[in-house]
Amino acid sequence: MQTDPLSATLFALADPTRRSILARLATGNASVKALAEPYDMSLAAVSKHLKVLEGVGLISRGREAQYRPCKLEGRPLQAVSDWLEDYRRFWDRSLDSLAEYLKEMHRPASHARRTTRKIRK
Amino acid sequence: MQTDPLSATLFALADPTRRSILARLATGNASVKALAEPYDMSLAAVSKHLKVLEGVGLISRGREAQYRPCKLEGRPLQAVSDWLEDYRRFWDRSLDSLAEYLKEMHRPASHARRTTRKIRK
DNA sequence: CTAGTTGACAACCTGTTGGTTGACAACTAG
DNA sequence: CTAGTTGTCAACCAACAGGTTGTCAACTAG
Repeated sequence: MQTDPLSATLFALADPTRRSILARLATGNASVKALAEPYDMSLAAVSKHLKVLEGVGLISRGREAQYRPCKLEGRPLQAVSDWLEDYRRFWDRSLDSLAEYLKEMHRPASHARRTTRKIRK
Repeated sequence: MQTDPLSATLFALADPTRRSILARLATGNASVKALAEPYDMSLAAVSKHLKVLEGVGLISRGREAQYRPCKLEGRPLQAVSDWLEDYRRFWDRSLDSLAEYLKEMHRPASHARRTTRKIRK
């Protein structure tokens, strides 16, 4: 496993099963058994995936009787989002021109664009 | 290597050397030799990393004499950004609690805040 | 032509992933 | 207490990632 948190987070997200688990958890907490149900895979395999996700802080776990409910923790995703921000100009049409880019760069706050919502339409 | 493009892109990004290469290319195109220079690693190893990046479309390559200049292509990053967007509410302070999120949803239309981004589907 | 530079490719090696199975711990329900 | 449910852990395995070295091709420069 990678040592730096961003690499570890991206690695955890690179597996479609793990992303699918996160998508499920986005709709609410769930037990390991419930999470494993959709997959053609042993419970132990899902348990390993959850361990990876927990290791990078993408989920946290509680205790309830014999259940270990999983909860989505989005904070590591913010680091990914922040990293991506620096490359937005390489695909975002609305930041296409150099002029606009430079205008952006001269804003006082370094994270001025962090809350820039998606310009979709 | 994963089959779906998003997994492959995230996988490519999970390696710190490859992200470092992208950072370098964000400042301008470069030859393989130039890209390899900062690393304590053979040219062949860097060439492999570039192949991974090219495979997911994060870079493109040209021909100039005996050089194969690399160019950053940001478009695959947009897919990552789009995927992340669905999870923003799990870390963004302005969309902190689900309760607040739902409260947002129940406001009369006339009070709908402009910051209600990305509630699609 | 010859020599040097750039870069890809194949073979190889080692550590890691992602899956398996089996044993077992913790807790609940009869 | 006993049986069932939930989940972890360790051992094992095949496939792959990321590095190496050596060979070779393409092109430039003397």
